Amino acid sequence: MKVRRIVVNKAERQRRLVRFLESDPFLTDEDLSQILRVSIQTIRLDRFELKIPEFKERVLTVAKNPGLSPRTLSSGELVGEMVDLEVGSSGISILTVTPEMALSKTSYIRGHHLFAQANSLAVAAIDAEIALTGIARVTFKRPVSCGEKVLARALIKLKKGNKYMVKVTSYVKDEVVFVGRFLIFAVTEEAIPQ
Amino acid sequence: MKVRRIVVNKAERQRRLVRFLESDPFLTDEDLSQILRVSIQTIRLDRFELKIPEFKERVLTVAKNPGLSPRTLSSGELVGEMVDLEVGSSGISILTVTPEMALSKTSYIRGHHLFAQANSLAVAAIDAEIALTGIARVTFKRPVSCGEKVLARALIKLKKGNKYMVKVTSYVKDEVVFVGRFLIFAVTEEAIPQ
DNA sequence: CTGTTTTTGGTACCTGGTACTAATTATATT
DNA sequence: AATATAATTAGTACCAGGTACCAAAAACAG
Repeated sequence: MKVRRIVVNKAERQRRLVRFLESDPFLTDEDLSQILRVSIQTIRLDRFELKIPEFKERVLTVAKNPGLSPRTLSSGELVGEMVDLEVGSSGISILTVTPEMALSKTSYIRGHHLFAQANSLAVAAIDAEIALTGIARVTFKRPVSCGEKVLARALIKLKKGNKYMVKVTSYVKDEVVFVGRFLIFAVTEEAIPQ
Repeated sequence: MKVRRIVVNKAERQRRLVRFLESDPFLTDEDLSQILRVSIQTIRLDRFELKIPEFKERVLTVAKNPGLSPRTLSSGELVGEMVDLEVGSSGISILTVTPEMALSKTSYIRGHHLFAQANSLAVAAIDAEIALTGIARVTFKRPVSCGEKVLARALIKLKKGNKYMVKVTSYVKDEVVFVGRFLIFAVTEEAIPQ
């Protein structure tokens, strides 16, 4: 039997799954199914094949072995939690909406949190020491409420010299809540004053 | 009203409950109900009165504690300080740039802080209980550094039903650093689910 | 014996799973 | 093109450890 293309995809997906969980053990099967764009059943099959324990177990392990926790690529620079980053091409981050992000009169969060997540992800995806946003065009498709998890995907659409066009789409479950197009400039270290 | 015997028991039980959870946060309500010889409902009542979160939350807190919650954006309703507001027509706010808004490699602040100031000002300028941003088109004219004061001016350009077009221009001294156009929707209280 | 507090019981619902079966889709081989 | 096989998805029943709510029972004070 020859190696099938789908098998390659499966192995690659499983490698990615392991990477994601190593960098962030707090991802649920649902998060992973959204990140990897497969059904939740597939994630469970993968986890089973890879002998990766369930969410509760992972959290317990981290909680009971404080020294072990590798913690996320939470660079502090980023709004949200980076779960994947292929510098120069794409990135994914997850933002868990907390009550203090919301407007007092509703449970809806203020738009600039979604913007911040998308903008910082877009900037992080650029392969440059320093990147600054020049122009952005964003659309808030529907309000986001407390407790929801926002998954943002960034994709570099175009690179021209030091200019990048990055498109970010943010989802809650499978619903698009935000779309943004960012024109970002890479800045060389020498160009910075002082 | 005199102190009842049962009240004493209750207070004592709650003190013991706290002690047990302090020494072992991984006790479930069922464990506690067996330790303290009361029903599980009583334990839940006690936890509620003592504002002690549930098992899952406790485990998550312990697991995530190593260096978390870096606080990204101000938690107030408005980003920046409102210095003038004519509801329904215009507004001005001032944002003093602090070092934690900056990228580590430069003194430049990340664009989403300017966006947040402009967006929250635009929303505040609308004469409505609740307003949500629909579309925004923003331009970052030049980077802003630590220590600078950003003055944002919002002007309602157009009102059509519940839709508003607000233009925000932000300055450092007399220099324009940011321009944004926001399409904002006023929402009536009844339209919000729950 | 009555009124109030405290405790208990029960239901419906939630998340993040396990365990299992069956159907569907994709791909490879004949 | 038909078929075998791998991979994926869908669906069900069940579990722990809860939340939220309501009603009933028990404990106790006056």
